[in-house]
Order: sequence, then structure tokens, then C-alpha cells
Amino acid sequence: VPDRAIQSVKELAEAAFREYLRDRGLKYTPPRRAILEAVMANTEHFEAEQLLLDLRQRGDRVARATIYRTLPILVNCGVLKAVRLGEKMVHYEQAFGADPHDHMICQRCGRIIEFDGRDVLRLRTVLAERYHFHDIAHRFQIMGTCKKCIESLPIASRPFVASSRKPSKERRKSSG
Amino acid sequence: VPDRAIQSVKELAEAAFREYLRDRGLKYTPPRRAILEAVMANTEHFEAEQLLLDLRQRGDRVARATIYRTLPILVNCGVLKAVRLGEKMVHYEQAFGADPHDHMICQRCGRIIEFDGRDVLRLRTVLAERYHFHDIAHRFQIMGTCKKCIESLPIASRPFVASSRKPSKERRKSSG
DNA sequence: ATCCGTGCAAAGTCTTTGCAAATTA
DNA sequence: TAATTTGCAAAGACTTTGCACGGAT
Repeated sequence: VPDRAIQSVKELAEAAFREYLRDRGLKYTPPRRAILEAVMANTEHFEAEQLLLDLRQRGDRVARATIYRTLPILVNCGVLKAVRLGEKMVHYEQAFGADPHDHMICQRCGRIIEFDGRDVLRLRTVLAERYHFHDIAHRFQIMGTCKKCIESLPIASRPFVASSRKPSKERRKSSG
Repeated sequence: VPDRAIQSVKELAEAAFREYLRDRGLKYTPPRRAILEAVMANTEHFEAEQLLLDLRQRGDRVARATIYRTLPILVNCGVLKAVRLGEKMVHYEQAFGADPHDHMICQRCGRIIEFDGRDVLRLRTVLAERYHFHDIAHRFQIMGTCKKCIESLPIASRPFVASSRKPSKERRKSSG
């Protein structure tokens, strides 16, 4: 049941952003507002350059430098997470509303699969405790080949995938 | 039981490198040999520029471009792993002989703590299976504050660390 | 002898920064 | 009003590439 005052993730984000800015005497300007809009309209991962194009398409003219200056602020106030998916550009994704998740990256087709990150979170907690480390964040990525790419290969050259091995007890279920 | 012919991790790496090169008609040249030497002499994480300095200090004059061209080869043949620790440069570390491990990165002092990666590996396998993904590699980093940095802070401003909680008789139940 | 590799410097990519003018609280 | 922001373009940091010569098999 959604709250009356906060109608959406977008408003939650805006509230966080504005509060963050106000608290340190910074300003909520049209460019920043436009960037936030574009960011929240993006359900996928994106990068600075993509955001610039999005903004242009929306009719907002914001300088590239402004984007590069604003994105870190959005990370700091918790609206965005920076995730490094490729090797070059920094990728971002919304931090609000998204359940904790991490990524599998198919190195054949580039597809990014998000998976439930609760197990990872649990492990991280255990590990941090073991090493007396105060854990704040993490980055977990699994590289490999996705299901579709495997299936597109001739059988003889398919890699062994654990889940394709025959289970000891017949519990096999083909999924879509 | 160590083989007679392979006396060390270094030789193992060299063998892998040479075999990889030979298999595809590439050459084992002095610069590549020098780079391999420098790489294997490095027990820590390092980056391209650092390697260049190491080489200069050893008296080997290898061009920067050659380093940038050789490092990916060493990754491909399994001698090195590329690990992105900071935000900018690519870091490398030896892949042979090193037990599987991942990293905790202290954001206060920059210290890098390697931790046993077997639990992570197990989790990765489970997750890959669950998503029908053929997992080849992973990247797992935990960001936060290390023990030493925490201890150097006034008590009042120390963060809560799980392991610093009183390990008392009263076991708190999970508060979902 | 034939390719492959090397070095050098120039080109590339993504990101950051200096500065004057424009805005915001 | 005073301080922060913006835009632009130039600068920066790291990496890649073109070319002609030198080297490995």
C-alpha cells in the first residue's frame, strides 16, 4: 500500500536528492532536475553518454560536464548506484526500489542478467564479520555464457553447465 | 606431488604462456619474457604503469605499448587475472598458485584485504546453476572500512561492526 | 626468408577542470 | 546579495593504434 505523500520511487528519489542538496547548501537547479528525471525514467543500466542523449531527446539541453558533475552527487545521496559492468565506462542504475541484486554478464552477447542478491548480501555480512571489516557496499559480477548463447551453440561445443547435468534424483524441470 | 620439470609457479606460468603463444603461432620474445618475469616477481596487485617502472628498474627497456599489448595475452592464457580495484586503472594479479580469493577495499586508507574466496566460489556455482548460466569467472569486492581504520577512530564515531558486538549468551533472533 | 613484434608518438575514449556568465536560496 | 552552477572547451588520465624497422622460428 503506497503512502499518500510519496507516490512513487521517483518522488522518493527526488526527496532524497533535494534533502541532500539542501543539507549542504547546494541548489536544486533545472539541469539537476532534468538529470534526475532522465535518470528515473531509465529502468536499465545506463552510462553518462547515454543519459546525455536521453536528455537531448527530451528537449533538455544539459552540458556533458554537468552530467559528469551530477551523477556522483546522485550516487552520494543514494539515488544511484555505480556499477562497473564493462571495462571502460562507469554504468549506473537506480538504487531505490530495486531489490538487492547483482549481475551475470554474458561475454558472448553482452546480455546482463540480474539475480537476487540476498544470498550475496548474507555472505558479505559473514565475511565482513570474519575479517572485522565494516562493510558498506559490494560489487559482485559473474562472467560467463548465458543460457540462450549456450543453446545457440552446436551441442558438441557447448560448455558444461552444472544445471544441465542430470540430477541424481529426478527433479528435472525445463524452464521457459 | 610436485613434478620434477615444473619447479615453481613461475615456471608453470611460463609454460602456460609459451604454450599459448606457440599454439597460435605467436612468438616468445625478450620483451614478453621480461614482462612475464616482472609480473611473476610481483606478489601484490599491480597496474600497467607500475610494471613499466619495475621493468625500467630491472634494466629492461620495454615500451609502454608493449606492456599494454602483452597484459591481455597473459590474462587470456590464464597467468593473470584482471581485477578492477579502483575506479580508473586496471589492476592485475597472478592467477596461478594463488588460492581463490576476493578483496575487501578500505575506503579510508585504501588497504586491500584478500579473503578466502571458497565460499564465494560455492555461492557463484549455486547461482549460476539456478540461472542456467555457464560461469567462467567472477569479481567480488566488498567496500568499507578496515579494522585498523575503525580502531583509529574515537569510539563515539566508530561504525557498528558485526564482529564487535558482544558475543553474548543472548542470541538475538532474526528481525525480518 | 617470412611473418610477427616492438617502439615511438599520435590518436582515442572517457572524465575532469578553469573561467566568466547566469542562477538560486 | 552572495555563493553556487552551468557551459564550453581545453586539459587529463589511461589505453590503443599506425607505421617502419628489428627479431623469432
